[in-house]
Amino acid sequence: MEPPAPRRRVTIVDVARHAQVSTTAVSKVLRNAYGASPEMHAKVRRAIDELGYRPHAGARGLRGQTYTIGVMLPDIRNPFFPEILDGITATLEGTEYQVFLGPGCNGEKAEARVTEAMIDRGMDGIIMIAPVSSRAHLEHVASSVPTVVVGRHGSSPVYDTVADDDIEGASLVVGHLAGLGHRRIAHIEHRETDPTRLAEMPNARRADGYRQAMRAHGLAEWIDVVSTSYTQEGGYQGAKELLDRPHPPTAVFAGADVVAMGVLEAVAEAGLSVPGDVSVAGYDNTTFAALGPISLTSVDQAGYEIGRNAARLLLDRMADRQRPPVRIKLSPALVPRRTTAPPPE
Amino acid sequence: MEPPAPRRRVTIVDVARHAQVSTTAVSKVLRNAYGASPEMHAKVRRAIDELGYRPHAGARGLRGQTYTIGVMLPDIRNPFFPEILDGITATLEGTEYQVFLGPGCNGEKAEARVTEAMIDRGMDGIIMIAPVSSRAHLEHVASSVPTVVVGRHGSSPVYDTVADDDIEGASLVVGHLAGLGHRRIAHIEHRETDPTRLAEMPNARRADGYRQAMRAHGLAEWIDVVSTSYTQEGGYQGAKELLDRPHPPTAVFAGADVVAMGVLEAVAEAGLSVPGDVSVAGYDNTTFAALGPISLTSVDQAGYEIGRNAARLLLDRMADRQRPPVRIKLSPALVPRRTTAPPPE
DNA sequence: CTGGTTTTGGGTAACGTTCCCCACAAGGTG
DNA sequence: CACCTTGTGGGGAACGTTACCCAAAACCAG
Repeated sequence: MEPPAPRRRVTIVDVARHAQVSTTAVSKVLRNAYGASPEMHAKVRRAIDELGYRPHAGARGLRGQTYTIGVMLPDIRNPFFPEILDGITATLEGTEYQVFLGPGCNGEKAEARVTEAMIDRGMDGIIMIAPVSSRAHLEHVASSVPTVVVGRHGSSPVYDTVADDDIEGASLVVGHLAGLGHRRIAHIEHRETDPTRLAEMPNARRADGYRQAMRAHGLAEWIDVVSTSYTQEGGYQGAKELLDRPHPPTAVFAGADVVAMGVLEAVAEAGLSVPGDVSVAGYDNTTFAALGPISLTSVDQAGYEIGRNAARLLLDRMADRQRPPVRIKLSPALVPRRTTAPPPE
Repeated sequence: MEPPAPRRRVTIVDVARHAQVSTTAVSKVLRNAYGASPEMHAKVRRAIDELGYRPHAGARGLRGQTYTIGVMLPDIRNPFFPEILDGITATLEGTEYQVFLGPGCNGEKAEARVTEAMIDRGMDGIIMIAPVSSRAHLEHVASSVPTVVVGRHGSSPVYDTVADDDIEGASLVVGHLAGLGHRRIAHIEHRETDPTRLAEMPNARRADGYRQAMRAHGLAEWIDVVSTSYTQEGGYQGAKELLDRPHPPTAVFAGADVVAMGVLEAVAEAGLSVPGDVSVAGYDNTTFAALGPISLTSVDQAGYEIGRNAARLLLDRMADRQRPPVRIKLSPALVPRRTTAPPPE
């Protein structure tokens, strides 16, 4: 290996010279643009291969596109996101676009930083996954680059959205538990105060869906919601609070799988068994819900489909920025496992 | 919101005009370059704020840097990587660099695609996490942009490396199990045939470490290695094979936590208990190893430290591309939990 | 064969920065 | 007071690509 590595990159000019044509011609071939004959195509492609030329994305961005798509994800740890990413990358596989992930790190400030960085780098499109940012910021981003928002329920005239129907998901869980004979079904939600988020964030919708479904099953009097956070610790605290009640619930619907993990811990600590004494259900059908020793009943969000649709919408919008915004809502499915069973007695 | 959003981006020229100075001056302030007085700084900064100017990274890249660092990660699902990423982002937090993640999707071709894409976009530095690519490709990347390779043991004159001592990790596990009184300690490894990878990949080193440690504890005659893959399925198959032996092992050291999950499943299926009949240990100390119902004994790789060091090395190398390559090796730590105990009788 | 349309190829000016110089002024030295 | 430094500011040419236009050639109908 040559330590200094000072050799200049092959440019479009080198290709043009080598193929004995103009740079314009090469550019046309690269972009499959109108005005290049089949012979021209062949000649240029050969030169490109011979020289090992690769277009410089930064330079392209100065005039045209960068062929780069940014995906903002708020939390790399969330085991639900990889599914979405697979759907996105699979859809973009055949295209010339390259995906890069921007770590949002769960905060409005961090999210703003990555999205701005994406815009600064001239990315052609942005997919934001479950953003916590304000509506205003989402619209700011969307007004400077084609944007698709995933996992937020509010719609906007400037961006497309793809989301799972959380109301329906919550209803599936409540229906499943009620069907097993449970009446005292409690819910642990992620505390939310901001009014927009109360309307748009999935966690808020799940809590709403829980309440609606309880009423629909004639269980309105047993509605019992504890507000903590979507973390293992939050689940642990929430479950402790519930188990301390004079009449503790026989089933707990945790708003997310991590929360359910905390619940399992608290239940075991109280000397109770799952599902013998308490049934537990989660949400997201993450990888560890499927693990043998855990085997958690959960709700599957069809992450792959979400990703596929998001990528599809983004490609469409990049092709036509004026078209009216589209909202796609997908249906979740219940995955019953061994943490739910009929109540005791 | 304005649907067409045709407003032009604020450029350095706008800032220069607004501050009544030259574009060169603005550029100097932006880069903290020599030749700008404190007053100049103040004047320009004010203009930048007033206009809300943000430099266009693509354009910067044409002449200087893009202030972008690419992190290639082969598998977003691996719950060990977020730790490393946290270390990287924390270190880069204060700098002007922005991190973007490129999904490698576990394959030489996919890895080559992302790394090329990073180079095409003029990224200033690349961190490759546990790459499966050939040594030649790693050196190709490193020779065109400052590179740090994480989790590969071979060293090269063109890139820096950060890795955990897998030999030591394996030795910790064997020592722990032998200390509990086990003799029949088996190991499940990831099958590897390529000679370079046999020498460089962490999985191969763990198997080596296992053999060395067994010999060191005078247990050479009990060495028993099954080759499958680092997946849950691989662990399941490997464990089935081990349990079918005339004298099945009393302890299984799985090369990764996911593998251990498969082992737990197979053990339960065989009607045996953990750790009563069989002790199980994993590697990586992933999030689910810590989950209450699983509580898997594992080896912690200090992922955060790995990330911090990788980012630090990259910054140093970007500052001086000629400096001799550095190799950092970190020490893992054993985390005993409830899946390991003394053998039966 | 004429006058038009279509196809094909290229010249050139951007795009938004930074880098390499040069010019000038202010201060220090003999 | 001539002569160097040193500090400060700017002019202009890159960087690699694409968009916009125009010219020449080829085709076609009347």
